[in-house]
Amino acid sequence: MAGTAVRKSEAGSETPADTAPGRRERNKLQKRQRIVMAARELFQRQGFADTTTQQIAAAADIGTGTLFLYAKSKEDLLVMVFKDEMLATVRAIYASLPEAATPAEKLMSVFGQMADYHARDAELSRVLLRELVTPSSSERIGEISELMDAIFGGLTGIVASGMPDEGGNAALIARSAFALYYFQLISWLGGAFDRTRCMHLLRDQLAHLMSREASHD
Amino acid sequence: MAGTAVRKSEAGSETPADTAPGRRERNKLQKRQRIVMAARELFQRQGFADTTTQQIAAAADIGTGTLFLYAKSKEDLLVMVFKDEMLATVRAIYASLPEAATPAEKLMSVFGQMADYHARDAELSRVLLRELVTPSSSERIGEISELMDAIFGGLTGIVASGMPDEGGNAALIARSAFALYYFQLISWLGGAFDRTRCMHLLRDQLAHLMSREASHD
DNA sequence: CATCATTTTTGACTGCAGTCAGTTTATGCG
DNA sequence: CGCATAAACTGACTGCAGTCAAAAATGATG
Repeated sequence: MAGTAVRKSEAGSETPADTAPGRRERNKLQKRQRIVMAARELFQRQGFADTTTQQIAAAADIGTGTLFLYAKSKEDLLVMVFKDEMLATVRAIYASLPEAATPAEKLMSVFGQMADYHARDAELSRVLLRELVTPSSSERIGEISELMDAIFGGLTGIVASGMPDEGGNAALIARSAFALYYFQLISWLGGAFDRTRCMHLLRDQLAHLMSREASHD
Repeated sequence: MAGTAVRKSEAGSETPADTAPGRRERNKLQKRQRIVMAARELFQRQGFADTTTQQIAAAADIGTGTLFLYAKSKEDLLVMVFKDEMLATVRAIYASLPEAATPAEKLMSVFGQMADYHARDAELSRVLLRELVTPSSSERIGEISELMDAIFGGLTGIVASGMPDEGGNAALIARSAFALYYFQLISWLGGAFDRTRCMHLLRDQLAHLMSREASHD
């Protein structure tokens, strides 16, 4: 085991100052950071299935028991690792949308970029998707909701921009649009169809969904 | 795989009894039946998590190794158990639809009854849903496709009945309708909202999806 | 500093899904 | 039959996620 030793190395010349947020809490944050970094590194390099929790614990320089104080399960670790990144990605996608475009085009742009993100690592995305579908730890439901809210918020804005007068059901349509995307994502990652096929289906479905609003004006 | 089937010649004059499908094959079927029955019994009585593969093997009166010759994984067993039942349920639902009803009403009837089915055992449905989303064994993809095709076929018929002239995108709309149902099912089983809320959302989404066809007449 | 209380860490341990080398059973053929 | 070969079966075994009783670290008090 390479994990032994070097535990209390930074004990020398301990700076007793700046304990404002409480030393305990700070250490906890550092440890969480270390865990997340170690998990990300290993998951990306070896894949989810081929990474053991022992490896992650060793890389984070903690015992296996400690690891499970910070994450409820191995899947939980994956959510910890990618939730923030996905949130940032989603926000970046929304921030860089083309101004002059129909709502349907904007939606396709958003979903296309999200698919790009998932295409980077299909295995991790598949496991992540499984967790989003049926969260194993109830504590993750909150985090997942946060992500969903961010996505829905952006989508609702896009949908509403195409129907200036009656924005009452913009949220409903946005939810529908996301449901259609989600189902195609599942079809693709689950192996039913390839990515191109799914994106084409999605485009057609969105066109139909939005057509009533478009022909409204 | 079963590709080596029916190599036994019925011209042989050995066993006097009916050896039409081959004794080996028959035994195999019996064994598969026993496994499925044992698994169903235990899953329903104890739940998925609290049932061990050892218990299932013992109940089916076979060794643990044999069990995994018939199912690739514990989740696989669940699909084996419930696929046929779900297929039959879906067909029964389609067979008993009210004649005089709008397509939207028919859709809600179908999805409502499907939800009833899942409501019977939420834990098993959740695991099953996870397998439908990302099948762990690629061999199940075919079985799942069969189920999906049955569902899509019925939905397409319902949708097409509401738009007599242009049935070209009935399949597309049916797929959209199912995607909306699927997403609400996930929201419900995943713990985001309760069942009533999800079914209401679904009704509104379907109303919007079908409204263009309805106002067509 | 000594003592105690509380929080945090730990790694040996448990239980289970899934495997595999070895065994048994079925089938083909002279 | 008897032998050979292939298929089916088996349960002891492996590896890993997750647990828990004990230990270490931290902090508080006099």
